[in-house]
This record gives sequence, structure tokens and C-alpha cells, in this order.
Amino acid sequence: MSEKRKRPTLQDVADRVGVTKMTVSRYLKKPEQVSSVLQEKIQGALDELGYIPNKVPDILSSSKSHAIGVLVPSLTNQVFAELIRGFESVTEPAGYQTMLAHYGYSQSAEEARIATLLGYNVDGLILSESFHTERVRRMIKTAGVPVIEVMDSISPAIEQAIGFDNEAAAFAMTELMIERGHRNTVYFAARMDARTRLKIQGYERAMRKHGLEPFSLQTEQASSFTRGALLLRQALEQHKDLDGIFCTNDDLAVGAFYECQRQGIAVPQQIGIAGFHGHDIVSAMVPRLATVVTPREEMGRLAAENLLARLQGKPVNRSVIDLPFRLEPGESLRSAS
Amino acid sequence: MSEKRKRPTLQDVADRVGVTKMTVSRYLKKPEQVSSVLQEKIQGALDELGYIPNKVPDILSSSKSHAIGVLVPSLTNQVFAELIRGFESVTEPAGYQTMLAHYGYSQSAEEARIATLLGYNVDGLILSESFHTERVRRMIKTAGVPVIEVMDSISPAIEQAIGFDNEAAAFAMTELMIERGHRNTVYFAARMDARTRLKIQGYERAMRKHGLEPFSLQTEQASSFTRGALLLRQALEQHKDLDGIFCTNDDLAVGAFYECQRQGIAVPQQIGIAGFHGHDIVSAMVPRLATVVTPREEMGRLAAENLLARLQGKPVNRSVIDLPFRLEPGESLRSAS
DNA sequence: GGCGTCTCTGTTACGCGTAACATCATACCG
DNA sequence: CGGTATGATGTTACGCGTAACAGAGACGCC
Repeated sequence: MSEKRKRPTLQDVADRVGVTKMTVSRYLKKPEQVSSVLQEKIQGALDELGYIPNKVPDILSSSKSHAIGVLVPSLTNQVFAELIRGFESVTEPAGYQTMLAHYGYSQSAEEARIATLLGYNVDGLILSESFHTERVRRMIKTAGVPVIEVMDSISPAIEQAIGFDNEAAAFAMTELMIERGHRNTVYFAARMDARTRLKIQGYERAMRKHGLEPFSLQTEQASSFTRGALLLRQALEQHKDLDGIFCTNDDLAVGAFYECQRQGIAVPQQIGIAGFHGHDIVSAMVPRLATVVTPREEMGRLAAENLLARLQGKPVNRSVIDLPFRLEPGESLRSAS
Repeated sequence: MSEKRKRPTLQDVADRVGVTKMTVSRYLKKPEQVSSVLQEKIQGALDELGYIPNKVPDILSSSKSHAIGVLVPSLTNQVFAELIRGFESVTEPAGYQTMLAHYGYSQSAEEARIATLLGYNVDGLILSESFHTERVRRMIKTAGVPVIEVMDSISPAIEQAIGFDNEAAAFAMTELMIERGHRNTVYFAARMDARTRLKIQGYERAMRKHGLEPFSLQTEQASSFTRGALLLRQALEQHKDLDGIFCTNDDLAVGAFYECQRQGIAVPQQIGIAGFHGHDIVSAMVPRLATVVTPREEMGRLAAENLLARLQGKPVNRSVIDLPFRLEPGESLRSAS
């Protein structure tokens, strides 16, 4: 019973039928090229042995793996789950397998993950970051695989970027808050990555434009509901006149809102709250929170479509695709005056 | 410029140094086995050419890919993101790459994904389901890779299961609700998978034990905050005496709670609410919701540790590992009388 | 009957990193 | 100095699916 039975190969199937493995291989790819007598016999042998196709030899000789490497900073962040869902809605029907890796917002980890993915001969790469080390750029160039950067419409891209304008989005929301009378708005940031810095820039630009003093609270920790509550308590201590908070993502905003509830602070009368991304929760809760709705799934879909096109040899037509965002005022900002 | 420069191979590096590729291969694995003169030269050539290690030939000849296939029904469900985080916290330091695939709760899709993953010669599989088609069982047996099923401590496992007892967890929470005076509790279910059915069984067993009539609302849709609100409206129409709802996961519970807020229904005085899993949000919100806290990350970690042990040839010591869950009463149930 | 054409199957070679074994030079020993 | 141990490098073969080409038989056409 314990003979280590090896997984059957094409040769095993061929031997059983009495043909060469080439004929079996043909049957698997284009059954009509094989005589009908053999078709049946081969299918029978495949079933009996339980043959499982092995892609590895073909990857070795053709260097095409039909797998795409997707790098995200974090999986527990809903944004990236939705991005991946959009991406796979295109790649999966096209027969591409996703190799997912995450790097915890660390550039050196990103570098290592890219090397690993290229070691499996992925046909293409999706990166969720717009700033990369020289080594990363070099590896990608050497490997010669198409790459798309998502999440930000930053130029110049390595080859192609698909995203939205984080700076402009933060600027627009900040202006909306000011317009609604939240002039002493504090920015809540977590996980200081490149995108967060862009958002802070947008926030600061809007504040300064209106003659206001920007003030941001930053933490290296990951964002979470709990973190939002902590930041709110911290902000109340440091900034007595506080009348608004703009959070780098919805989690912080939701957490901050709950803390307001606990402290008996009226939202939006005393403090206005805005988040970022437009996840399901901010529109489900009472009150609905203001947020910047970003095109997560569409980014994923477009990235997949463009990558597949390039795998078919089509050239990059637009090196930067800037998708629109949308301001959702919700009920957590004061009424327009 | 457009000469299609191929990715450098070990041979290219070797040629540049004037040795055979075997020497370069040795340098990469055990540098001390190569003379110090060559060490420098080889490193220089590696850097110059930007050599990227290629795992595929080795996978072909050794059938070891150092990759593990992880199958989850859905990525946007936070539960699985946390499971994967726990899993990778062990596999990543051990040098294993995760190949993630999801199957949208469809058995035929699961079958196809498993075949694809085995096509890449993954060294092991993690499945998030405890019920499988005969073909799936056969494929796994034929491929001869170790498999671990997570999310439920169901026996018999294909080989090994690591999870918790969904039926008992639902039973326990239902009893707690009854004890707290929520005797007309309705069960909210979504995505009718095997685990949901087990939870419903636990709920029904508890209700019947106390002479109460079970009543569950089910939808094939994915669960979400919005869905929880819809189900609450539906429940109020169909069940006038309703004084409690127990949701198959936290998302539904949170959504149902917000709908109570909108309708001016007092929680927990009029309706008690309980969720399932213990995500961050239910303990951050006001009031904190009752929930069953499940060991998501630990399941992932344990699954990884056990799988790695088996890849090193250790036998399965416990075929079913039953992890504890914990009832968190929160503030959304009436006080103990 | 001879020739081209078509259909089906077989043959050969390829991709590339590494285990296992072979070889060679040097060092060390009694 | 013969013999053996040691270290460094080279040689060979392997894994397995598939592209490209080759061959064989059947058929049709003039």
C-alpha cells in the first residue's frame, strides 16, 4: 500500500493506450486532430490514471507560465481585496492564474517578493506601489515582463500606471470640508506610505489655499477602527479647536466616529468626519460618513485588461490612466450653508 | 534597442566568468564551496547581468516547487484575509510562496482551481471547505501532496482538519441569547455553504432544546452590511414577535444594527443582536455587538505549521484539531437576569 | 499508374538548474 | 616517495510536455 506511487505522466497514459505521449498531448490540446478510436481510448486512460496536467515542463521550454504576479502591501486591507477581485474577474476567465504576494509596506520585502515571483516565470506583474528601488526597476527590465502599477496615476510610470490622483482627491475633500464650515480639520494618517504622503500634500495644499493651518496626526501602525479611536483622543488633547477630521481611509474614520459617540461629541455639529475609499460600511452606517469613493474594482479590471493586451503583443497605448474619484458627502459634514 | 534580450541564465553568468554553470549554481547555494577568487568574480558577473534565479527547471526535476496552494471561497470576506495572514506569517519566513486561488463558493470552481494549482506542482494544499467532490479527493490522492482543511473541525478529514466547531459555536451563542431573554431569535444566513448549514443546525438544536421554534432567513447573496439591513426589514415583516437576531457573520449583524437605528428600534431592549467571528468592528462600535470570537489567524498559523511539518516527512499526529471559540456578549444583548 | 494532398502518428530536440559522480591538483602523512 | 585525504571544479543525465519536422498510408484525380 505504501509504494510511493508517483503522479502519472503523459508517458504513462500513452503507454497504457499504446501510442506516444505526443498523441496524448495533441488529444489534450486539440482532440479533433486525433482519430476518434484513439480519442476514446485516450480519454479512458486519462480517467483511469487520474492524469493531472503538468504545466511545469511547458513553462520551462516556453517561458510562459500563464500566471501573473500580483503584489499588494496588505491583504487585510479591504481596498486590495477589492482590487484583486476586479483583476481576477478578467484574468481568471482568460485562463491566467494569480500568484499573490504581499510585502507589508516594506520596500525590501517588495524586492524579495518580485524576485520570487519572477523565479516562477510569471508572465506579468501588477504592483501596488508607484515608487520603487533601482534594483526593482532593473529586475523588471531584465526579466522583460510587462508591469502595471496601480493605485495612483503617477507619472512617469515604469511602463504603465492605472489609478487615480490621490493628491487631488484629498485636496477636493478638504475643500469640501472647509466649504461646509469645518475649518479646523485635522488629517489622520496611518502607515506612512507614498500614497498617504500624497494625500497629506493634497490636504495641506487645500488648507493653505484657504489660509488655514494644516495639522496632521500620523502613526506608523496599521489603520483600524481601534486606531481611529485612539487618534481621535490624541487629537482632542492636542488641538482644542478641532472641528473636523479627514482620515486617510474609512477604517480610521469609522473608529473616530465611534469614539465621538462614546464621548458624546455630536457629528457633524461639533466635529465633521470624512474617510477615504467609500467602502460599504460608511454608506451603511448611521449617519453615513463622508468619503472619497475610489475605483478599486475598476482599477483591477483595467489593469488586467491592459496587461493581457500587452501579453498579446499590443503596445502600451496610454502610459498613465487616470480614473475619476467621487466625493460622497454623506451625513457626517455640516449642511452646505 | 529592440533586440529581444532574453533573461540571463546561469550559463550566461558562467560564460562570463569562464567556469561551468555548475560552479555558479554551487556559489548561489553554498558560496563557501567555491574558491574565494571565483566567489568575487561570480558575484560580479551576477550583478552585471542582473541574474534572476529561475526555479522552474528545479521544479521540473525535483517536483518540489516550494509553493503552497491556498484555496479560499472569497477574498473580500475578512475572515479569509486573516486566515491567510496567519498562514503566511509561518510559510513566508520558511521560504514558501503562496499560490492563492478563490472559487466563489462553487464546488466545480474549486475542482478547477485545485487542478490548476497542482499543474504548477504546489507542494501542499490548504482548503477552506470540508466537503468535496469525489474528483477532488481523487486528484489530491493521485497528486500525493499533503492537504489540510481549515475552518471547521469536521471529521473525518481528507487527511487533517484544523478549525473549530461551527455547530457548537452557534449552539452556545443561541443559548446565551435565550438566557438573556431573547427567546424569539431569528437566524440570518447568507451564502448557504456547508459551514452556514452547520451553524443553522446548532442554532436549531439550541432553540428546540428550550422548546422554542427556530426560524431562519436565508439568502444566496453574499453577506454585507447592506444585506444585513435588508434581512432585518424582511424579518420584521415575517415575524412580529422578533426579539433577537443571530447572524451568520459580523457583517450582517452590523448592517442589521444600523437598520435598527434607522427604524428607531432599541438594541438590546427591543431586539438583541449577535454576530459571528469577532472582527474588529463589532468591538469598536457603540454598542459593542455580541459575537462568537473565532481563531482565524491561529487556524492559519497552525495549518502552516502542520503542513510544513508534513512536508518534512513528519506524520500527521492529530487528524482533527479543534480550536476553541469564545462568546463575547458585548452590549447588544439584554443583561443577565 | 503516378503524383499530389490530406490525415494521422511518430521522432527529435529543447528548455535550464542541480544531484550524483568523476576528475584533477594539492597537501599531508609515515 | 607512495598513498590517501581534501578541496575545487567539471561532466553527465534527468525531469516532461510540446513545437517542428518527418514519415506513412489513404484517397482522389487525370
